[in-house]
This record gives sequence, structure tokens and C-alpha cells, in this order.
Amino acid sequence: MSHTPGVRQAQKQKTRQALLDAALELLGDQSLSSLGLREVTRAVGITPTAFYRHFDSTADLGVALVEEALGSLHEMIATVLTTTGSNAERFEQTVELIARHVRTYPSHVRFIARERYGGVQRVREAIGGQLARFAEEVTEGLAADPESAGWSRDDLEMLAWHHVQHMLATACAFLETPPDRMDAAIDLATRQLRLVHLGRTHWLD
Amino acid sequence: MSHTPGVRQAQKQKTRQALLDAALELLGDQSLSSLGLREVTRAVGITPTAFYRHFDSTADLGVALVEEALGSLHEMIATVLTTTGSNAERFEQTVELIARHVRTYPSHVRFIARERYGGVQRVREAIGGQLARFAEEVTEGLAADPESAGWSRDDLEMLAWHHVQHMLATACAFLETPPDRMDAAIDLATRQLRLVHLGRTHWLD
DNA sequence: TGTACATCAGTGAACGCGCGTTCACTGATGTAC
DNA sequence: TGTACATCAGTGAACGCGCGTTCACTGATGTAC
Repeated sequence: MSHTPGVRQAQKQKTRQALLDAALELLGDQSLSSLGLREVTRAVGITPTAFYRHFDSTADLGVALVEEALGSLHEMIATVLTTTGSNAERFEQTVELIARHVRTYPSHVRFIARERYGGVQRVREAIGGQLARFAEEVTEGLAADPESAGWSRDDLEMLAWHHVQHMLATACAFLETPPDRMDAAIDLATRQLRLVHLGRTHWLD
Repeated sequence: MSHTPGVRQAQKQKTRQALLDAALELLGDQSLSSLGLREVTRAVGITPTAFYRHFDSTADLGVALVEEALGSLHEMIATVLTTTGSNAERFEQTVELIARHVRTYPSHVRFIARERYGGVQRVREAIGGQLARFAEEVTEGLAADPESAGWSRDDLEMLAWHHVQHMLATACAFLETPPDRMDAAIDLATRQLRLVHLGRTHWLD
């Protein structure tokens, strides 16, 4: 046949993923700009040279990690936007969803927090691009909401951007919160969401 | 006399400051965890060995930079808290003050943004400690405000923390905003402040 | 199905280089009398 | 004021080490006939 997936491609993909996984773990206590290529290959158990079969550099690997870390969030945002129920319920569910995400993928969240303003330009740009996409999605979601009747596009974008900033800040805060204080942290973030929502309902007064 | 300041101490202080300045500049396009001791001394024009007369390590230098970068902000926060005038005016002045700070000390702001969740634990802790102090100061300021009548301590802290988060997020955003879009960015941050304030005035409804 | 050739993920040796840290030192500044 | 000694910021040589990158290679997988 023209192009069977084949054992070779599958193996290559597996090694590539192993490199991403190992790098993410090593990035638990250092920055991408100080991550060594040899460190990563050593952790995976392959020769340094083999690294180049998958990535041009650690910066290149970093960009791939951004996609892995943030790509899955689009679905979560769609979930949040279509959640129904009372306001109080929606705020709690949103914050709970963030908390769950941080618990499930702490390394991904840490990576994004660390590299958003980190030392590698291409990675910063990749993260910035994804966040801008999130803001657009949230803007569309807000625009479709009856509560937004009479709002200018500019104000919708302002609110959307605020929500994205708050989501990220909350995720970062959760990352540093010890388990026994998570309840308080979740409560705090929920009240902040309520505060902003209250401002929203009186915006056009 | 017992301890004249002396030429020697003055010279040592000058070299120390030169190290801090050189490091801050080098950190413009890399992270602290990848900053080399030799890089810094080379930029200053002294021997690598001389570095140890001032700091134990680059991490140690980083902690000193946190104090330099954030120490001066306490005064600015006090200024913001005591600003008088209409709400609209106060929001504009606050955001304008942030914008001016970012314009005056861009390297300091970049350093804090980069290292807040960066790869050096002691520096993260130093930044976190300063931010917690800011939040306390803002809480006290809010508590003294007649508008806060009837607010619980917990809710005041929630609002204060939100303001600190927003201040930092705004400063980071300004850092990445090209000059020709600064007006729009300032306007956006001002409207976000108004939104939150609107929520505040209806919090006890 | 079987054979001959092409592809290519991973190998292993080698390279030059800059790193952090050590050590004994120098000579200007500071102190005691 | 002058002298003899102490302090200590900065020097310069040396070290062992791990880094990123190059190169020709191997051998399993894939392809053409």
C-alpha cells in the first residue's frame, strides 16, 4: 500500500512522546532555557544524537509541549461556557473544573506558568497565541449569552480577557496551594468570579 | 573612629550594584536558572572569582534582585490607596501609575514576571512573600475605606488579592504591548478595574 | 512468496568550549600606637 | 604625623566536567518487482 503506518512510525512516535514526558518531568524544577538536551535523552535512555531525529532543539520541544499542555483546554473552555444552572452553581463548577485540571495535569500547568514569560521567545509566543485563542472563544461564548445584550464588542473582549487572566491566575495559585488549604483557595476564586459577575450585571446601569 | 564607611566599602557596594545591573540586563532574554556567574562578571569586567565576594550563587543574586525590584513598589501602592477623586479618576490614575512603572523599570517587571513561577525556588518564595505583603497592605487600605462598611475580613482579603493579581497581570500585559497599542491596553485595564469596582459596590446587595 | 535495495531511528566516538569552584596571591585601604 | 601590621576586594592560573553538535555507522523496517 502507499503508506501503511507501520511499526517504524509507531516506534518513532513512542520515542517522541517519551522525550516530551521526560522533559516535562525535568521541567518540574527548572526552566526550559536551562534544560539540557543530554539530560532529556539520558532520562529516556537514548543517545543524545537521537534527539535530533525528533526536535531541532529544546526550544522546539518546548513549543510541542505548549500544544500538548494547552490544546486540551479548548474542550474544557467549551464545557464551561455551555454549563447551565444558577450563577452560583456555574461559578463553583467552573472553579472546580480548574482545580480538577490542576490536580490532573500539574506538570502541564506548571510548565505554562513558568514559560509564559520565560526565557524562550518562541515558547512565549506559542503560549500567547493559545491564550489569545482562548480569549476569542470566551468572547464568542459571552456574545451568545442573553446577559450580554447591549454590550459592545470591546467590552465583551475586556470581560473575556479578564476571565482568561483570572482562570490562569487561579490555576497558578492552586499549583502553590497545599492540599489542606485547597478548600479556602477554591472558595476565594469562586467569590472573585461572583464579584466580577456582579460587576457584569450592573455594567450598563 | 569605630567604623567609617570608607572608600573600600563604597567601592564594594559599587561593584555589587554593577553585578545586579549587569545581571538584570542579561535576564532580559534568559531565565535566572540559565544565567551564568561568568557571564555576569564578564559583563561587569571583573574576575569570576570576585563574584563570591558579593553573592554565594546566582540564586542568591536573584533574591537580592527581587528586593530591588519589588521593594520600591510598597510606596507606589500606598500612593494608589490614598489617591482621592472620583472613582473614574482613581481607576485611570492607578492604571496610569502601573503603565509609568512598567515604562520606567521594564527590566524589573520582566524579571518578576519571569521568575515568579521560574526555576529557582528561593526566588519564587521571595517574590511570593513580597506579593503577600502587598495583599496585606491593600487589605488594610480597603478596610479603612468607608465603602467597605459591612465587609467581612475574608471578603476584603479576596478583593485585595484580586487587585494584586490584576495589577501584576496588567503590568505583564503592558510589557508585551507595543507602544502604538498602549492606549488601548490602558483603556482595557481601566475598564476591568471599573468592572470589579462595580461588583464591589453591589457585593452586599 | 522471495529477493534485492532503500530508508531512517538510533548508535558511539570524538571535538572544542565554557562552566563553577579551588587556591595562593597582590596591593590598596583601614587600624593601632 | 608616622610607622608597622591587619584586612579584604579583586587577581589569575588551574581543575575536572558536562555541554551541543559532527560524523560515519548499523540493522531493523519498508518497498519494488
